[in-house]
Amino acid sequence: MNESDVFRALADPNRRAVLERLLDGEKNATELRERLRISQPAVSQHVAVLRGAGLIAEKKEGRHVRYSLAPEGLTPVLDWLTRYRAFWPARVERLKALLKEMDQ
Amino acid sequence: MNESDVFRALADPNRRAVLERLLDGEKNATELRERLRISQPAVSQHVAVLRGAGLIAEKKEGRHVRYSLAPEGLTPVLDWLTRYRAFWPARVERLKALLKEMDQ
DNA sequence: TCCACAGATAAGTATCTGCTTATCTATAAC
DNA sequence: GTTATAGATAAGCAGATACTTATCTGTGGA
Repeated sequence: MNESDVFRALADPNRRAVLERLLDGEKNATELRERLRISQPAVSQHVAVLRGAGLIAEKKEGRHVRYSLAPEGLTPVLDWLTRYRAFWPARVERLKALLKEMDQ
Repeated sequence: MNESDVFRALADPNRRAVLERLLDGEKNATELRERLRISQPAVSQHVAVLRGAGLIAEKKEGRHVRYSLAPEGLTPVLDWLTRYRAFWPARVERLKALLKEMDQ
């Protein structure tokens, strides 16, 4: 749940790919594995790291487990980034537009 | 300059401490080392990683080197985060206030 | 010219990471 | 029950990481 855990979790491309897949909804471990060229245990281990970092949540349904993005998981990153707001690039304009869009 | 480099660079607490120190302006390597309990070469190596990730810039002045935060360095993180905006927490409200404040 | 100092590089080492195969646990289907 | 399947765990290994001490490079000042 701390900054180091979250940044370390995000540093691995396969783990970011797992999060990416969860963007369009809940998935079980087998579905998460689809595009990744790693073994089932490797996926399971990555999922454990992501869960440990608070980035994903899981819900057991019989012998399946549904994984989903944890809404508060990115909080440490956002908090950290906020401290560096003076060094955000021109992209801030885009961000503003984004937030306006979210209002509607 | 890619996501992996940046997240990996940010995953280390000593490297985040270096960035933290740069928040209040340019520093040379010796100044960066002050609060850290690691050797001079270790600092130098961390600085190299941060530079490689595009997070800091350096400016040689005689035999000193002034390090500073690179304004565009966080772009990959902001871009990545943007894709997950639907999973940002209530903190978005804070962010909006922040941006409004930056307008003034 | 010579020395001091800022910082980088080299080399070595202990620990951490990400992966594998093999195995275990638990639920579902028959 | 027995068997198939989803997922976790164990153990082992190769490569990456973070650190150390020792050394090198280059600039500034005496």
